[in-house]
Amino acid sequence: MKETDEKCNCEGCELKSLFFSNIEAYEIERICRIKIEKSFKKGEIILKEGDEITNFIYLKSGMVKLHRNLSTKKDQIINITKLFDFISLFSVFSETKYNYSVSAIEDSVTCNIKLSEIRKLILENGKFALDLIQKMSKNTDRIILQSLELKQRNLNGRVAFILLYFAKEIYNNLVFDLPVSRKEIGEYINMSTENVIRTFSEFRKDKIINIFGKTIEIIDLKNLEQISLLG
Amino acid sequence: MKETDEKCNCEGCELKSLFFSNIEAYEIERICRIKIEKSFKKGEIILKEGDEITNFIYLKSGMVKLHRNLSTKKDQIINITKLFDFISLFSVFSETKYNYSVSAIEDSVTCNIKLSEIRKLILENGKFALDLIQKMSKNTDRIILQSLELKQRNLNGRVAFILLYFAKEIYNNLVFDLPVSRKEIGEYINMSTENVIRTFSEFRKDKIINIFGKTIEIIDLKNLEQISLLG
DNA sequence: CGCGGCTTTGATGTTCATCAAGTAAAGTGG
DNA sequence: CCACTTTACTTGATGAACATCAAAGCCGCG
Repeated sequence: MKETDEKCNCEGCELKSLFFSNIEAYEIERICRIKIEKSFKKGEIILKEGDEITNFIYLKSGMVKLHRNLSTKKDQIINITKLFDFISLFSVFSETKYNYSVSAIEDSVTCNIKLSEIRKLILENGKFALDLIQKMSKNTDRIILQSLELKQRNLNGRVAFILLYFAKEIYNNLVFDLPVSRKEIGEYINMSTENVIRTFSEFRKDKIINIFGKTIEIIDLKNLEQISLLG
Repeated sequence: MKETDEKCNCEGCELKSLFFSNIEAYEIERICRIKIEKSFKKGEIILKEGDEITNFIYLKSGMVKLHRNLSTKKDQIINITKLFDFISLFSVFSETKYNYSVSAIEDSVTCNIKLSEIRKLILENGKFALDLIQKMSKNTDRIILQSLELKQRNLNGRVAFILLYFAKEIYNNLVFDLPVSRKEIGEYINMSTENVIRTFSEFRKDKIINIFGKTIEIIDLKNLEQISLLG
């Protein structure tokens, strides 16, 4: 992890319009001085279960996974998310310690602002508060709904669902590199690594997808969508 | 459903300290005039998937289930929750229509406030906004964590977990009446009705619980907790 | 270049859903 | 209040879905 703490550069930040659309210039100045940007290499842990919650964190670039430790061998992945989605999803305003970890699955940059400052902004700036509620709401919504969708599906359906999630929501492309291992996909959609691989292989035999290592190409989108719906 | 729209009685409402702790007296007056209380009999639908979201709703008394329709025969239960937990959990600030339904599983009373008024309060009253964020955060947290806990468990573990949830979180008692049918428990913890019953019977044979129809008595708490942990 | 983690396939066994069939309980209409 | 219907509950038997175990090839990395 590396801290990038140069001069104030929020004015040019691509997140400004999203996150700060309702903040006055002088407030941005203040935030800019106190915010800290941190860079993480692929694989690095951004925050760990049990860590004190002191900062409001959001993802400026890269991709991360939210996960929980189940045992020495097993992890449970809560969500895989990219650019513009907050990392500080839940817990932040209701707990004192994180009950999940966040790891970079691609080189990532986070912007960190002291929670006390965010609290101050909420207290002083109603538009900001409303904006924040909407954005956090949208994110927790997404996680809950995805979890509900996944758990009603069988193995084929779950694999199809998650491939479509990567293709449509994350990469906007029918060809993409899986950002995670087979094992991690299993931890995400709650099935064994072997069966993730087996299902991949079946889909390949059925000419639904092509597989080149981590690269996935969706050939028969209609079919995959059907499997996701019915499975 | 029956609307109770008498004189303003928010001053004496037991929710005041929870929900309105940071609202000035004159604001409570305003809310009181526009709020609508509704009563629902056990089994009645409070709101339905696809309904326009126009009100912020919270549960004044009773118990409800949040659920989604999967097919004509199958429902998926998202959460069973009681007094003081908001009904308007997610969606409210990020969607225009509900993507879940809420039904009363006991006679219930809700308090309904126009969303536009809640928005106004957020904009004008920072303390209220912060309070609201914390409360909503806590609720969505609980749902996500419970879902994660449930899905890592096998059948025995899931049944043990949910029995402990009812005993500890909902009723604060080792003896309680199940507020839902075996079928609904299955829809909640993602298993077939038959296996819910089978597991209940096993627990009874193993002298972990007693069953008298809907009434459950936890006899061997330690054992049940162990099953919930290991299962 | 060798070690450990990732990937792949096959074989085996367990867990669980589904089907079937019967009993009990709870509504419902005369 | 009683016959009737429906819904909830219960147990056993069967088979499908899935995890686990085993073994071997592969790749990246120190």
